[in-house]
Amino acid sequence: MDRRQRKSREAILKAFIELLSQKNVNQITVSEIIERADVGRATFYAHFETKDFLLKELLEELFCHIFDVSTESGHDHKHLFSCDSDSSVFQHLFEHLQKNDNQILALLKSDNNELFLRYFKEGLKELIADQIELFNKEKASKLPRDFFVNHIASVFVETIRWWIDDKMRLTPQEITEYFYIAV
Amino acid sequence: MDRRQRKSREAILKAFIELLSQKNVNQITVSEIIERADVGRATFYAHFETKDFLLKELLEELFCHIFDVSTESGHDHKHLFSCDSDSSVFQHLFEHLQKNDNQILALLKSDNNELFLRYFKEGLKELIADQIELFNKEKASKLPRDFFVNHIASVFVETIRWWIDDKMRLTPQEITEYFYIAV
DNA sequence: TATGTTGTGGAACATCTTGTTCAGTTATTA
DNA sequence: TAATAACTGAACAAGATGTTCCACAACATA
Repeated sequence: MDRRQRKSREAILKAFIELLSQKNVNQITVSEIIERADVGRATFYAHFETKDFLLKELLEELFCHIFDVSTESGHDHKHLFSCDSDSSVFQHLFEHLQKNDNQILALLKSDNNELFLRYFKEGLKELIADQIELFNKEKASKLPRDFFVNHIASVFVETIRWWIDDKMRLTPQEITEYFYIAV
Repeated sequence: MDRRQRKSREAILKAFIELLSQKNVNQITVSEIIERADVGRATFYAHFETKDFLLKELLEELFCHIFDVSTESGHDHKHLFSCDSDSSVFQHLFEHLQKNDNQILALLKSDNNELFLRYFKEGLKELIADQIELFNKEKASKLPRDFFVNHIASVFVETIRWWIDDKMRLTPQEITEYFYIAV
């Protein structure tokens, strides 16, 4: 990809992320985005058909990155989900969030958190579906697989929400424990 | 309230509900609403400051009604939440939803379901907070009250979501059982 | 270095949406 | 019947959207 293209694209995405962490997505105008990104109007529309497409691509890029990290080397897939392991994916994700090395924490704290949590949940479901046998077997046997996967993903996402609403006072380890008790 | 005022207000709310069940809230214009409601533009703005206020009032009206119904006469408050009772509030709510005697089902099936589920959850939390001792005591003892209330409300709301996504194939009784197993 | 291609910036534009205003009409109330 | 309140319809300014055009800068290739 042309360097100019890459620069414009990233400037737009960056500006959009900043705006998303400040105000509701509906109140963000294209004019604001291009002003902050310091990019021409025509350039914006050369990259993104509409604001909705911009959002969609942002979500994909952001969560693609997260899920890559959560399953990255050093952690063995099978290992990741074991509930008593110090390094379950879930704790890993809480830690990742706390460090805020991606910009996602700001977005989850914003008015738009719904948007990101929803998307995040969908990604999670895929991860969980492969590893479901590592969770509470009694529950699993009484519930449709589909329901149970949805349940686990929901509880995780809602735990994140609660954690953030509570100003992230708990450590990743503590909140992970709560998650495993609740789920 | 003047009959004319009441008629206009209800025509607007009705039109808005219909549109909400068809398309995303962001794509609904005031012009569409007033056309469908058959009401003048000035009338709309005499009733609602902006579209956002309209949405807010709609949510309040809708859920106020639901929570009234869910705690209505014939059901004793203490009784409502007992998990093995045939008439727990939760089953009651599932039944209510299935009958669709309020328009809420269409809204929960629409693109805007997030909106309504979120609002619903907040209302639920207040209900649950008073009755928390009726749930799994072991979990309750290990978790902050606040976390546990949020957890129950979340699981209920996400169970509704799953049920609806699954075309409501299960009976209210069955889905209520799943809910109690999961929570 | 010269050449053709591609992306960018900026302005101008038509179109749509919003929220306000106003004058004329209809319904309610006393 | 008279006064009051709400409604209609149209017109309006302000702002947002998405497109088009052109001059210019950055890139790739020879």
